[in-house]
Amino acid sequence: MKKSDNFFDKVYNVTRLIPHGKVTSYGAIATYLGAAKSARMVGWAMNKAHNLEDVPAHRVVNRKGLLTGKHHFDGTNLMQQLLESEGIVVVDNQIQDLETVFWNPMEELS
DNA sequence: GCGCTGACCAGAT
DNA sequence: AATCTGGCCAGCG
Repeated sequence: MKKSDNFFDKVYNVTRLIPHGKVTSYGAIATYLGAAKSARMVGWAMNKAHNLEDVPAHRVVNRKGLLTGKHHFDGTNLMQQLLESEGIVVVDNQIQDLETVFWNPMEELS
């Protein structure tokens, strides 16, 4: 049994459940986990998560739909390309029609 | 073992 | 309106 993977494990779990062609925000995941103020934790978890192939961190963006974490990916615009590859329109690191592609875990997984 | 940092968010100044 | 700080928690020096 791990001691602190509880929070992270949930983050990975939810992130893996993000449907193809959809995105969510750190705050949404944090809120779903019951730690709305710990959105930073989600991003931090992503830092490790991006090392895991099971966790599509590129589908997780900030509240504004901005690809804040793209700087952490291998390439410069790899994250944007991945999102565009899934049908998500991204311009200048900013997701277009965010409300259309936004996937709310607490509503979908509730 | 203490302190800083970190892919955020929202309120306050 | 823009900038800053506070908050949450865990990993790393």
